[in-house]
Amino acid sequence: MGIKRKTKSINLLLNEFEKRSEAISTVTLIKLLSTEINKTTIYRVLDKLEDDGILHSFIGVNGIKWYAKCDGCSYTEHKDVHPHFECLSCGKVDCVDVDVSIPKIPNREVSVSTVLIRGKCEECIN
Amino acid sequence: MGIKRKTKSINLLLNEFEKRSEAISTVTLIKLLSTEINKTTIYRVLDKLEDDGILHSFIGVNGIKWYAKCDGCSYTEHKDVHPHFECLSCGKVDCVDVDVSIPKIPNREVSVSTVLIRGKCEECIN
DNA sequence: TTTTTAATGCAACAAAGTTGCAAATATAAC
DNA sequence: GTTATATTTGCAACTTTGTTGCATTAAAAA
Repeated sequence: MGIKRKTKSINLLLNEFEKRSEAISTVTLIKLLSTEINKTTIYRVLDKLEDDGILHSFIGVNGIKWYAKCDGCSYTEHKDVHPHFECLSCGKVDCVDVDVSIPKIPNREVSVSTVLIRGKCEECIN
Repeated sequence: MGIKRKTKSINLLLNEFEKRSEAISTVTLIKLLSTEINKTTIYRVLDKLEDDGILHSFIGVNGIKWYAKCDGCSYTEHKDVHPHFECLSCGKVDCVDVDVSIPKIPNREVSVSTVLIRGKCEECIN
């Protein structure tokens, strides 16, 4: 269990995820909140929120970390197995609720797989 | 067309990819070759080799860049659409030749997708 | 051999993320 | 409400990955 006390930093961060349904990158969160929270704290709180199954993270195309709200995860079980979609036009990233089945690979044991899809989102498609 | 002259740096780098079939991270290449090639040159050569369709790159779990030999790509057409497999035990990363079909997503236009699978490789499965 | 232009090395920089430690502040105990 | 305890925070300094500008070196063309 990561978080033990409800602090201002935690509330501010959670609030950002309440405001929108999309994923948010650490870089964006630091830009948004740097006047109110130190970046070290931002990294630490995000880490704990992920531990607690409140957020999940993934690496974007350019290697930076993104976080999004978990839906139905807990401290013991992470079931964020959905792909993420990164819009090449507006940069928006979100979770997509489709099933991508990873085929059996001979002589290998698969435990996790991450799928990052890129293209145009609803708003940018026209 | 990226590369225009055959130099020592290019040969040394290509040689590393000839030696093994696995993917190699930039970090590893810098460690391996830093006595012979400057890291700036390593980054620049890798970039050009990718442009020319000789290598392809992808981002690993921890956000660092990996390169692997392309099979059948050219300057004009990159067909490296296979997933990559990262072994959680030994850290080895390679290309896997399986087809992962990304389902149609309503109101979105998919252009590229990257699949990173993690688990245990052939050698580490026991 | 000379000329042209690509490729390299170096140093300095930039961005993302981490660490150690002292100070602050939630919560539990009284 | 106060005090004690332990978590959380901020700060500064650092690490790691990757980039930029520019002068120098070295392929390959003339």
